[in-house]
Amino acid sequence: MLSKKTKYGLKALIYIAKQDRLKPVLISVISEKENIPKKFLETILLDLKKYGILGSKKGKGGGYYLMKDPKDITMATLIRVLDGPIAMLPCVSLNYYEPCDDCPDEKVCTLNFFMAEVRDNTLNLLQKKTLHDIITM
Amino acid sequence: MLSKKTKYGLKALIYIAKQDRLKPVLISVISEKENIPKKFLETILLDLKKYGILGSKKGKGGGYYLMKDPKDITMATLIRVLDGPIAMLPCVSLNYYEPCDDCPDEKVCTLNFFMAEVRDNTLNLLQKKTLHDIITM
DNA sequence: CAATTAGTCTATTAAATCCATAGACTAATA
DNA sequence: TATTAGTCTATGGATTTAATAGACTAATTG
Repeated sequence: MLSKKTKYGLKALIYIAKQDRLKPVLISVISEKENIPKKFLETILLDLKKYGILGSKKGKGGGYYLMKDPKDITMATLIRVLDGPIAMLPCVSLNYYEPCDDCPDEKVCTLNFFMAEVRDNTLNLLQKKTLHDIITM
Repeated sequence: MLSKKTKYGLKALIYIAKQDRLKPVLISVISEKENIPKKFLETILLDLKKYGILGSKKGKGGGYYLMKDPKDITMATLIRVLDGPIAMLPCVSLNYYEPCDDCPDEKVCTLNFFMAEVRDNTLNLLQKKTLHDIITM
């Protein structure tokens, strides 16, 4: 399951993507419209900024805006940034790989192979879908 | 990501499925061969028994055994029993549905629709794969 | 029937993660 | 220079995860 942080982050991004791209969107507006605790949302958007998904402007007329065209932002990227690995096990994660301490040899592990298949299956969908696809669904 | 409980449980089931179906397998043997903390494994196997996946026999010659043919045990069932929902959000879970408190109307929620698609995509694979498929991979 | 074997049940705990909030600070605009 | 709005640090509560301990019960075998 995705964390609330991830769900909130995705909903915020979808909200921002639906607005006029030139006008920054206020944290407080997103918070209200999407029912997301404001302080929590602040840290999430900050995180998305750190990873180059969002940009921000301070002061009056400020807020958050997308750094790229929604067509160039895939769901795979967003879930990775917000939630972490897409794979079901660390030992088959492409971006967050970690060996299992209970598994002496990955090449002999039957779970390993199957979980890689699950990962590819999910990734195939998540990499195809962009923010733009979501807001026009 | 799957919990360790789930990973341990799956590995244990795979181990049991690889053995002679008529001979119960000892907790201690699985624990040793698969490097799973014995006490932790006990509770996991008990859980799998509660859900009718495993059966057990006490005393000498006892242990755990599969209640069904490995061909009739799908990965979807196992992950649900061990880990819980397969869906990424509670509001699109088929077996563990729960409404989101931040979402006033599911029919208007863009995330909802997309997440249902992800769920179907994953489920499609997990329901096709059986324990038998895994051990013969 | 008694000894041994092996699963069962109840409880507890340490650590990690998640969710959320508070408050002081900084930058931009009018 | 006042106001607006994002930034940074930090802290706390709740929940979940992973693991362990120990007493108990059931089945088998000699």
